[in-house]
Amino acid sequence: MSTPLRGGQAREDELLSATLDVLREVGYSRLTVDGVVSRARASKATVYRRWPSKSDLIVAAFVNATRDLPSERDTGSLRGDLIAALGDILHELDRFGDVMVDLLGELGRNPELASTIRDGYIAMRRETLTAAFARAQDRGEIPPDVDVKPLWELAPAVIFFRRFNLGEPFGVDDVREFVDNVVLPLALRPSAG
Amino acid sequence: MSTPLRGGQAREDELLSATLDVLREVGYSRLTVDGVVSRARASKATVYRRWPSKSDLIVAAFVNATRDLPSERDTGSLRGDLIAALGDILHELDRFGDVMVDLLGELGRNPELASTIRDGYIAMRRETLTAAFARAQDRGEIPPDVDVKPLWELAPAVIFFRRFNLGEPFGVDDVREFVDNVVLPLALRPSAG
Amino acid sequence: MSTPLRGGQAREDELLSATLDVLREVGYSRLTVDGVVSRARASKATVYRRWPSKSDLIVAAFVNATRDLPSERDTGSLRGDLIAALGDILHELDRFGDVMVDLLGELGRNPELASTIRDGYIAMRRETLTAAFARAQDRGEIPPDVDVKPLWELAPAVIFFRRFNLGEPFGVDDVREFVDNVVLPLALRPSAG
Amino acid sequence: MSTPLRGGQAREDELLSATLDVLREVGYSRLTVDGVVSRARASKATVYRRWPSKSDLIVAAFVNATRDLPSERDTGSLRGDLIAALGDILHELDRFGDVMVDLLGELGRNPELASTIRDGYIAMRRETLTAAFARAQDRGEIPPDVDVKPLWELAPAVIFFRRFNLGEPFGVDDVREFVDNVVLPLALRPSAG
DNA sequence: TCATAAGCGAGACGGTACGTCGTGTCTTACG
DNA sequence: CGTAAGACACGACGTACCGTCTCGCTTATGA
Repeated sequence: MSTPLRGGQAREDELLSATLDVLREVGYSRLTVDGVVSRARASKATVYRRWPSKSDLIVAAFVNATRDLPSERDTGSLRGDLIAALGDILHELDRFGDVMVDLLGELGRNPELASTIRDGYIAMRRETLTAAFARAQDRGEIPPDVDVKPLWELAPAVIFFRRFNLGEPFGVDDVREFVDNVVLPLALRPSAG
Repeated sequence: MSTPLRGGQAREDELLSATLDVLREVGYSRLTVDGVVSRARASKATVYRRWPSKSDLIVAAFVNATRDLPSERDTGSLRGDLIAALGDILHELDRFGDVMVDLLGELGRNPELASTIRDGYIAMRRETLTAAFARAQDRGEIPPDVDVKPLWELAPAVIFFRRFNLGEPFGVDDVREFVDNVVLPLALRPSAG
Repeated sequence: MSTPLRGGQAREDELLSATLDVLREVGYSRLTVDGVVSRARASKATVYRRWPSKSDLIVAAFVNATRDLPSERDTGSLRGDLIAALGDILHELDRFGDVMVDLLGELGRNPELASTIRDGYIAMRRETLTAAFARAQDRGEIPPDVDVKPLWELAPAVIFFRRFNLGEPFGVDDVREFVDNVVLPLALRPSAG
Repeated sequence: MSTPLRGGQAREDELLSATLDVLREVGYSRLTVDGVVSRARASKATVYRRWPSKSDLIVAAFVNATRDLPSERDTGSLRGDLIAALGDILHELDRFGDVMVDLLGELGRNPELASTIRDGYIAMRRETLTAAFARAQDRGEIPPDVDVKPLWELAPAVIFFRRFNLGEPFGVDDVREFVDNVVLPLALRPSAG
């Protein structure tokens, strides 16, 4: 496979892709810029011209990889929407979970990085989920007096917690069960609070 | 098992305490072994004799600090127990949250570390919370047909998610609100699933 | 053989010169690589990239310093040549004697180092002295049947012995006396052995 | 072989003997006190109670080993005395040469050590040789107007120089040749200076 | 017969230097 | 001009050694 476009955007993608590869192979803490550079047959200057630090590079690789993910799923029912959106999240955690959890520690120390991640990937996922709740309320599926705002984060929080804090698998069946036993009962109950 | 380190145990505590101090002052990534060593007026050999690497040292400091935390709170009501236990967690996150979230990334790559953390701190917190639910069910506060097993993780997961993924504060008021609007309704609802 | 270290050659000289400075200031055993590095405003990697160990660095500094020393002295007489050459040696011992005597112990354990020193500095000094004897014999100053081969080492051996084994000073006057009373009588005596 | 006398002088000899063993095995620079201690199944305190530093220990080992060496050889002729005494030196260099040459570097930095070595081993050897010249002059073997003072060091200096500076062997035949071609001609020549 | 002390083995300790490795900056030469 | 190659300053890591220290154990006496 030749590389007809070495400069510009194509090179950038190669670099980020190499970064992601290394990231998945050795993990965040054992990734070195030299390792990325040598895998991409690049020069350190080429990397540092684009991203001022190692963590910027890693973030860029993450952002680049999560930029074009499936969003807006309208299946017609809240349950369908939730299961679809949470299934997407599950799939993304399979691919990027280890990177995400490594980045998490950085977020507290690097506000700029935090904004990037939170305004990017996380906001996107929140949007998808809150939109599903909003549509359900518009459709009358959810009582109008139920406060749907805090509901979107329940499933993501538990998925993340189970997977990374507890180290237990959390699959599509678990998603379905959680939606049916926790999220929907809270969304549909007659009187809130 | 004899104790050749009889006087050494005290030194160990000093070292871990110094580690924790430095950890809180400069954060996980900026902590240096030299910094710990100089604060404890110790020698690097003294540290490396006990913990083979910097991350082992940090883990030990974390484990040591979370070993003797308040547990078993019996306030007489599920609501009181939950709020007390979650308040403890909030307080622990204030003190060790940054370390915990940094450690999280390591868990996936270091199974031994994962066991240590999960069988230690996390299991302890789960115990406290599941015991609260069990007592409530024994008392008849919760209907006997409700499956309380998955309930304990809801609040910790959301606390963790809010604080580290979303970067939003989560205080005692939020705990109370979450318990009242999410946990208790799920625990007390007449018919489960 | 290309020279990827083109600018590096100058750096190399700076490093060796700094090494020699430190060597003369604090002595062989108290020299530290960090000391050299900090004096040269260099990095340890810069030193270790070139010389794999501290002793290699010191040897290189010594070899570099003794590479371009005055040689070929032709004063017209054997006595003059000898006094000039031995005076050079005296001067070199003043500058590098401590390093040389420290190196001496290493020579027995490090054959490569031994070759370097012996084929370098020592061979150079032997050349100068044996050439002086050869010229004297060519001029007829020394009887043709005298074996001049073993004569060159007499004065250096005694100078070295006096200075380092006995710890007594050995100056230009002593050189003159030694040449007049020992070397020249042996060289000029009518019948050898 | 049992160790009936563990304390006192016997232990001291064991320690010095272990030191000498290690010294001959790994050389001065690679000798460690821990190595000596572990070979002698001793404790560091036991060593440091007797000798305040590593170099003191090594010097003591050397001094202990060279304490009882053959001295005063009176063969009846200067030639015989010289060859006998120089043969002793050759033998001692075979056994302790590497240690001596390593110590040489220390002498310049450690005046106390220098006195010990110079007033001990070296003075002893000088005594033996100058005594041989004195006896020869008393016997009339050497003309009374010859200054024998500087003659004693010629052979030791050359032996040392050849062996350590040049790295060439110097055996009994070389001693004989040197005595016959250099020392005796200088001692016996009719008019000095 | 016992206790009190002195020497000992074992090895932890503070300190210092070593040699390695990673980051981010910079220079050189090539295309 | 952007790039590959890689030298460079900085600084942390983990190791090794020195000389000091503390701990029990053993032995060798003195009561």
